[in-house]
Amino acid sequence: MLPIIHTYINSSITYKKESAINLLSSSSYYLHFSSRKSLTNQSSMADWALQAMIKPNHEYHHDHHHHEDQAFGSIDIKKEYDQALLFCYPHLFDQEITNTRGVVGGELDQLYKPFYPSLCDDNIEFPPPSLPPNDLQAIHHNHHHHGFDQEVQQHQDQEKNIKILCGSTSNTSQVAPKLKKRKNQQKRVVVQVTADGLSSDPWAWRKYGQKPIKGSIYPRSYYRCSSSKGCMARRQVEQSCTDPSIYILTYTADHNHAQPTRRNSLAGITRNRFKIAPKSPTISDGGKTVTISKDSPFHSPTTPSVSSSIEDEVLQQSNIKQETTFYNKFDDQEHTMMNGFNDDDFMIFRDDFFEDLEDLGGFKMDSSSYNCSNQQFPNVFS
DNA sequence: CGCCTTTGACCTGCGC
DNA sequence: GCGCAGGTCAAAGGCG
Repeated sequence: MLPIIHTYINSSITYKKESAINLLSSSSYYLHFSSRKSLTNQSSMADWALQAMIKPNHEYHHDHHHHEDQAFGSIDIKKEYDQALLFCYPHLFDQEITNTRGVVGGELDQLYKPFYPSLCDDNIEFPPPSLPPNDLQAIHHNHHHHGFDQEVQQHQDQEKNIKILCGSTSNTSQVAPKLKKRKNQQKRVVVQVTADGLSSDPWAWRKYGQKPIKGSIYPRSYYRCSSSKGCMARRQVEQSCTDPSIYILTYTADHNHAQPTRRNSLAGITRNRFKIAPKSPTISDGGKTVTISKDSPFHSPTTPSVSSSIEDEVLQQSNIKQETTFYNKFDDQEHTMMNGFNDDDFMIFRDDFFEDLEDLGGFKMDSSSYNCSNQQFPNVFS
């Protein structure tokens, strides 16, 4: 399972339902919310780019010790198992669990209230613009003088986006035609994962290109699905500019076949491995250390090809030495789609979610700063 | 032999 | 139309 939060481009977050359920039902994992200061070119004002990750508790405390000023909230997922998420998404669980809905409350109740239920289900309507009046008022209040109509319009746009997001993965038997759509019309899913999350991808991918990306010190790697000829599924892997331990995966197109149970081949996967870093697959970038552990609950022993190649890539990219000021701007207008998963596998966190997070951590965040923005990047690889 | 990565060349979308 | 940047192709060579 992916130890990740999928960052939905429209300042929202989605994550895979199964991930949440597995995490919730396993050992103690925390859903961490943190922010990173980033500087803009135009002013000295600091933006705060929101990050949300699911980490084991001990890992959180380790990181939190070194980056205390960046963390502003966390949720003990295990502890809140029978509360927040079950309350918000009862349809994810069985009827018995659903019946617990009426007994929860408290902060998390309030925290999650604005965005349930919001799954990509044709039978489920999104609350906005029919949010409870109190929530609409709260949003209105928190959104820095945005007008009510504008707010409603934002929710309507968001609802439309999400419905588009949910619309087209059902027909998996259809062989995708050669991409003729304009690129900005293709459905895309942007996922942020740790190194562990990279290795847990169950699909077989073959790398077919790598390009340096303007404004980023890290190259972008291009992968296509190698499980089936004719499968148009694509994946891009890019290291986050704000947090090198985070990898940004962009999925486009759909798989036209079932998820493979094993990799096709191991050939070529060990190329350059020992030339680059003849040591254990631990990535260190100055302060943070991310260890790809085979004991990790997210490590997939059935995915040697991808995990090995990804580890190589991680090691290679971690060796990049550069000191620069760079700019990375995510396109916050694109629709996103998580291919390879069922439509109803998603939970959607809308902007309301972040509004309430502010209350938890005492931070005031502008919705425009949720995305990655300019940042002075230290020379952490020297 | 089949599948892999690497990498320069080429293609394409898009803004000016 | 031009140029830039991102995306893809395909040849070369490595690995099991």
